[in-house]
Amino acid sequence: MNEPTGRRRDVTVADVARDAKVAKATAARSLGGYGAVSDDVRQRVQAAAEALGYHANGLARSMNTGRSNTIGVIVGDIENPYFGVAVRGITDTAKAAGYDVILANTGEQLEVEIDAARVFVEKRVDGFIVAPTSFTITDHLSDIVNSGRPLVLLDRHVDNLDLDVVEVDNEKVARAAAQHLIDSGHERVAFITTLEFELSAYRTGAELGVSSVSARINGILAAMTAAGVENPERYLRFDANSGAGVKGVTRELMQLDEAPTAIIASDSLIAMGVLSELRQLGLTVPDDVSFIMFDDFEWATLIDPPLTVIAQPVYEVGVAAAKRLIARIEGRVTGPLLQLFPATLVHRESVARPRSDGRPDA
Amino acid sequence: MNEPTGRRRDVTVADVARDAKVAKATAARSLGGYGAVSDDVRQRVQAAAEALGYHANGLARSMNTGRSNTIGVIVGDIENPYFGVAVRGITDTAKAAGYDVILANTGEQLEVEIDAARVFVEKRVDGFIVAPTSFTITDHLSDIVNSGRPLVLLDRHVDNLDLDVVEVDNEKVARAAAQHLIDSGHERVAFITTLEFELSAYRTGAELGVSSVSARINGILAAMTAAGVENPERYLRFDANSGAGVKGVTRELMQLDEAPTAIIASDSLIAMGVLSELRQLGLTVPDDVSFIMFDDFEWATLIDPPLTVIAQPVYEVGVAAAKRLIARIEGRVTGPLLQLFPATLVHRESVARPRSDGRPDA
DNA sequence: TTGAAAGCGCTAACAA
DNA sequence: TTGTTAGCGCTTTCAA
Repeated sequence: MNEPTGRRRDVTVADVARDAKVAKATAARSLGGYGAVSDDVRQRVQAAAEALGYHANGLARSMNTGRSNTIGVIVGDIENPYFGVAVRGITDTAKAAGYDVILANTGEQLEVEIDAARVFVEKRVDGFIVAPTSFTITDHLSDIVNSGRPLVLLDRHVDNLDLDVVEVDNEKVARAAAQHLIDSGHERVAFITTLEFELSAYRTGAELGVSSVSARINGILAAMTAAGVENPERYLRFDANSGAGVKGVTRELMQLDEAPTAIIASDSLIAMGVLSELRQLGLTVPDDVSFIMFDDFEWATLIDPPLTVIAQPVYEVGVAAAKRLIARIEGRVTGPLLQLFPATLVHRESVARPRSDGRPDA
Repeated sequence: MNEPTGRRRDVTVADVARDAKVAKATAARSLGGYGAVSDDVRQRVQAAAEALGYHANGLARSMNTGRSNTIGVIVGDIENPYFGVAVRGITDTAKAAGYDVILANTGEQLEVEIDAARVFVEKRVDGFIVAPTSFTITDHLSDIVNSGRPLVLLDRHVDNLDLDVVEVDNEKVARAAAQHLIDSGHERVAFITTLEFELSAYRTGAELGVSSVSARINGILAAMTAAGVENPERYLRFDANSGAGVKGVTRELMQLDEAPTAIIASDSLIAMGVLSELRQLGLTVPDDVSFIMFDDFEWATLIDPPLTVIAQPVYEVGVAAAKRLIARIEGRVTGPLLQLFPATLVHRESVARPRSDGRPDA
């Protein structure tokens, strides 16, 4: 069995109507659950539909109603547990409200994101949730808005576009993390991220790159500067592409004459790479380097030492984005809104005083 | 700017045709990239389309062509990095072949899976990749097949349906893992999974539950039985729902009079819960309990001790499933095929001889 | 190469 | 409550 018998012609309302001996519109009303239908007809239609194996054609339906009951979600990388959890929050919420979710994975590549946006517009999704790859290049996002579809930004906002945003207060928590390191005696604090960022932006006061990253950097630099540290940006590292890249960057940093005494990793994937490489280099956390990572997953408590982390309410962010979008689709809200979720610095054991801060080790 | 100006009527081929002063069909041919069009016309159409901000309506197109260029993927839980990676493999491959991916997350709930299948059929996806929740309840999968759409099973096969399957040789590697434990002197080996499984099945020789889990259990029990261990199934634990469930099960197991001396966790999420709870109980790996987990992520090498794991070629499995499906959609293959990928037992340091196996500890 | 017209499967508007 | 008639926006005949 099951040799695909060549896509047989789909059973349509017309077929059902014929067998049930009613007009097409009547069968359609019954099948689609709209309009009024007598019990008698409903049953005959039901029977005929089942006998024929009728399945509604969602495309045709959407074409008429102008709605697809579908939400398009565009994220950087579902392989990153951060997005995995966020997407889970979105799909759970969407499903509960009767929406399906189309997901596109961009690998943090702008062109893929642009493509996905176009495809989703062509598929006539009812709304978008996007974690944009770029802070400044947003024409495709404008296209979405111009197509009349609501768009909610997840985890990152963009320049010049006044949109709903659901994100975490990265700057505040990054500043807190840096402050914690400063309080522990660190002055050379590194930050490693996969994403791009134009360092010149910091100097000019502009924001270039992905906003969540910018915010983190701003928070860290603000704390360092306030503490009187000079040139704190010399320990910033961008573009650390997965795996090998992260390790190379870590090695490079630690081989500096004035190597950092503390590292902040921008996500859990990066953290794993950094920690692996530190171990490879024979360096111990926190004796040789202190360490803080963005995101909190259970393994962070299992490793030695348990990691001091920045816990983000990821699932909740996903839920909030979906709720907001659906409210928008259904016309229940107006005016763009920023929802800023707090993140928490969770103190564990990967931060200690640096070796060489002039105080006795013990 | 960007106050959604109420979904303005979409620009259609008719609009473009009018502005370009050609017939609708001509504009459509140009815009759709089919049929023959003169350069002159192409340019006029192009210009008009851009001026108007034309976006093709994918629904209308699909209705005519009968193809949607979309693959429906239904998985148990994208929050589980296993599926995250597999989905990445699928989307990468699909995109390269010009297909979009619609993802549905079932939370391992059969009803959600059935629903997702129906919705995707209604959306007229060109084909399906499903990691089925149930081994025996497969009517919805039959529906898919009967609708004439190709279906490739991922990670798990099902009863009675002759379909393409891409999975890992779970039984073989599970047997190897159990054998390794046996060789290290273990006789009381526990296995913990989130999924359901009917234990009676083992006795009757039938297979009840998700196939990948069945295979693992069969492998483990086969090895244990061959080694002369009696009643090995008494250490099997199912239905360990995320978080609390896993911890409860772990605690229950370790408080047994004859507690297991080794534990195999069915995935990385479970492993984290088990390890947390073991630590909570003051138990050390591998001194008090040996431990093996399915799946290999970098944190497994970072914790103390580094985990002995079963590494699966997850990304490759996703790629193979997508390739197979696309070949099927495009009619390039016939006859169902089972692709079995090998998994590898990676020896690290979480397995040791049990405390009380009669030999001296050191 | 272009145009006119028909039709994909459904919903919506209007009558009966 | 039911039927008839138009479309939705596109592709696809079939002619010109």
